[in-house]
Amino acid sequence: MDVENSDNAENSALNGSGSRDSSEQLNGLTNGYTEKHKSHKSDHKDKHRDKDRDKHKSKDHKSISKDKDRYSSGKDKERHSSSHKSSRSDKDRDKEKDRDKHKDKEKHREEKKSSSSKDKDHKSSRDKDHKSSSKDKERDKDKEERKEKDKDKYKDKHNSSRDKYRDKEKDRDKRHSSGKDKEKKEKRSEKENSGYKKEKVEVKSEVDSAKEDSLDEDEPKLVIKEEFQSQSENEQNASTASSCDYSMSQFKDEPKFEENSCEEEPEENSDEDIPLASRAKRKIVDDEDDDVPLSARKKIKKEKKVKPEKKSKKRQLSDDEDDYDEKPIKKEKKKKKVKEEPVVESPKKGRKKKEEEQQEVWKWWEEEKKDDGTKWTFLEHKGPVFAPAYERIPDNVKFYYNGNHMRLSDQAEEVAGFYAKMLDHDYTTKKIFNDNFFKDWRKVMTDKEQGIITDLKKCNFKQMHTYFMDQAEKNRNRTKEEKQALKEKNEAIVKEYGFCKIDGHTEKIGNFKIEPPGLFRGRGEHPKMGKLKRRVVAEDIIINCSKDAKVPDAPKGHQWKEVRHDPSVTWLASWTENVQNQVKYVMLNPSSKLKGEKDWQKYETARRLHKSIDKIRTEYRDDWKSKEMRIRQRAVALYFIDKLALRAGNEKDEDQADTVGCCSLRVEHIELFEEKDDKEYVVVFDFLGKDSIRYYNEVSVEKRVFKNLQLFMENKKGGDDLFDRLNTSILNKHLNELMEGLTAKVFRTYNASFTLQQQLDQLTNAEDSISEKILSYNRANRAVAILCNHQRAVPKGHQKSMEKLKEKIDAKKDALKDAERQVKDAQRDAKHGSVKEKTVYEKKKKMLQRMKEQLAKLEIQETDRDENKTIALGTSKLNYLDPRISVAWCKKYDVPIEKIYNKTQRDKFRWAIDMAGPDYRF
DNA sequence: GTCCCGACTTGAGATGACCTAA
DNA sequence: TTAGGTCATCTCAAGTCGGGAC
Repeated sequence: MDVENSDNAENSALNGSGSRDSSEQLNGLTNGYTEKHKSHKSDHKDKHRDKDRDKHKSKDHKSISKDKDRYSSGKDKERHSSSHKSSRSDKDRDKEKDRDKHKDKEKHREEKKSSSSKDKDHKSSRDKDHKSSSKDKERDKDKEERKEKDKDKYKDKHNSSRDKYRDKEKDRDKRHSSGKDKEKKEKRSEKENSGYKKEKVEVKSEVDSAKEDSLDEDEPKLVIKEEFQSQSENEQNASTASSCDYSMSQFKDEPKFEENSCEEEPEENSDEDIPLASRAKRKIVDDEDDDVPLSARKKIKKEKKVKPEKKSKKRQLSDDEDDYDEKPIKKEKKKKKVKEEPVVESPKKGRKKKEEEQQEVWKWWEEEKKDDGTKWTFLEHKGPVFAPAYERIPDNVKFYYNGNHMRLSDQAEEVAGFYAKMLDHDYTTKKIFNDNFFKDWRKVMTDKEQGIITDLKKCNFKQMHTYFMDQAEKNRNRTKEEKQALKEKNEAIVKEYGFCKIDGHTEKIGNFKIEPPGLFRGRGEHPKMGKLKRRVVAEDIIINCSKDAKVPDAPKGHQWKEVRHDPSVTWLASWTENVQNQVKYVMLNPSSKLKGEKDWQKYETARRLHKSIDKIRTEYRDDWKSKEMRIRQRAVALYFIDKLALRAGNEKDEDQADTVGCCSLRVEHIELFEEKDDKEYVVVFDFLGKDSIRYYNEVSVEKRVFKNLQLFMENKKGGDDLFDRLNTSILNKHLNELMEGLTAKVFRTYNASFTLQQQLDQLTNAEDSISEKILSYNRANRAVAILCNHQRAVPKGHQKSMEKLKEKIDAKKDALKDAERQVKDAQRDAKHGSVKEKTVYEKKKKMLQRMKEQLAKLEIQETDRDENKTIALGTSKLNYLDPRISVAWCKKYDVPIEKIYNKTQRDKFRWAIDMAGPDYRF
């Protein structure tokens, strides 16, 4: 089977299920591709956003689309047998991509050059954008151009992978519709088939000139009025664009979209259906000014906020179990790599095993739960461990300023050391990082040093850097004895500080070590990257323990900031870090009762959602036709959260990286295409999500969603909120009304776990070998990781290791051919030969069989590794997948649990391993 | 209703222990 | 025995969400 066919087979496997299932979910995601992104948010956000996009393409654009094509494999066996061939084709594709990448880089460099001068002049934030329409236009134009270029590049690279999902997407969307809609859709499709083009023209005109909406007959007529003047409008009379109030008219017999109607239509609940922002503004600015988008409110909030220097407190088993736990952690690494041979136990392993056995197992899940809000009754611990005091570097390691040696003061040297250590890191090439570092570094300098060191460019940290690298190298090359001594020392620390006593049990603490001082490594284009994270001392620490516990001793000569006895929280110690003013906590290990219980509860909530999901989906689909704009927005946002597993998207402060989630999407983050690559009603998402990881996806949505989006975008600028009448708290409040405990986050958990269940059902073949089953599991896991957009950078040396593996496979194939010849000869000899010759024949046959198995394993390994190169499986495995699904799967298909979960993971999911049987269903 | 903040979960990257092949 | 590679573990940034003050 060639690659193409294989992919098709996989696709069809995905589409094989019934109503709206995980396959649909997956298809929605895999339709496009997402891309890792290290963004820039600098002076001019918009420009940088564009630049970043370029950057992605050139720097990080990986073969994730290929992975997406593959992850959903229906029949792995076929793939295994053809993996060799496939990987060749893949390599070719990779080569092509590399060539493209190179071109992109060149292009990007040019673009960057031309835009850099402009960037300097643009210190404006989003708020400023509203004020300057001309700048806006200029920027938008600029952006559009670049966007177009970007798109083309993406298109070139990823069309093939997207194409494969195009059909599936259509199918899914059809299936996504509830029965009623389906019928209508079918009827409509008949019409559409006859006059598709015409229909599309009509759609456009509906929006532009308030013509009749031919969508559905039962849809209320929507009148969009300019009921209010948006803030931007108020601020810029020059601009012709105006934000509108999209209040709804009464239902009429014929559904209609009326836009920009001049007619003022009094609404009974007009206040309900006003952008949230406007309500705030009305109160604060002008009682008469009725409707302002949320963004306006945000602006007011920001203006109101007097931010002293920095003050962005941001939001801010069964019986098998014991057997499973017998395998020491490290030994599993290799086992995970599809290794089936029994592992011979080393003495070290034996020791570890003993240790594991000694570990207390608290079966808290068999106890009755407390519901009084208290997390514990008794809590005792030894307090956190502080970072070691600073030790000066040797005198022969010199720092130079402007070519002259300078002996720095202790503090200045320590901070200089933080920078020197990072000299070969990307961070030090970033202006914001350097500026922040230099500013904070100067703060710790003596007056004299401040007088001399005035320019970072004149600082020479090279000797310091070399010194630190040498130290690191030395540490790596420690002798066995040194390593052992260090290990014992660390173990002693863990023994003393790494455990706490809680309600009669000893539990592991997660992070008992206080974060050492250093330079803040904000991700993406964090405006505070490079700032000094100062050393935390006892005087910063709040200790939490029970009243009847022994209060931990503060380090000699120090005292705790506070000792608290608060059983309503789970933390043992906390402090406020100085860079973002966020509270940091010392908490328990994931294997603890407190964490496990929460985890269990999380999956139970997701399972409850499974029971209500049909109702919820029907409801939000109905809400797409609501006469209230706020409800429509809520419904469309919920659809995205459900279908695409988007995060909720809280608002963020200006002093954080500019990333968004569903509710905080801006108009500039989506593009609408009535038709794109043979798909109808395509929404292209392109934004930076959590950790500044890029989310790019081309999704075909239902027509009504598409129409609503057009409506939401009407008369808005790129920087305006797409859902201007929605925020996470409104959404979650609504969700909680639909189901107790339901929040946006639950959809991610639900869809991830449901997808895993579905994929495992589809991909697992009871007859497969363990290796093949594990590959199937990884593929199911991978499907979820793609759904959740969990990406990683391609591991260093991935290509090299793939090449090596390839060589191994080739060598094995040659050996196999040779062995086959030998078997043939031996067979011929055995036919008329003696017993001895027959034995030889049997031996050779066995050897051949073994070699075939080895080859298969290698090929599976190759496939698995390559498919995984840009996808991080860990996050979904640890946070989104109900572990009971995996446990049940292992039990059902006789796969040892340690092939799926390593020791740490088994500890974390002990409750699941204990309680789930082979028949557990999510 | 808004804003702010505390408490917690989620997430990618860095580090280093350990395994395997040479 | 060692170099190289893999993966578990650690680290800490960055999210979500609920609740309280105003």
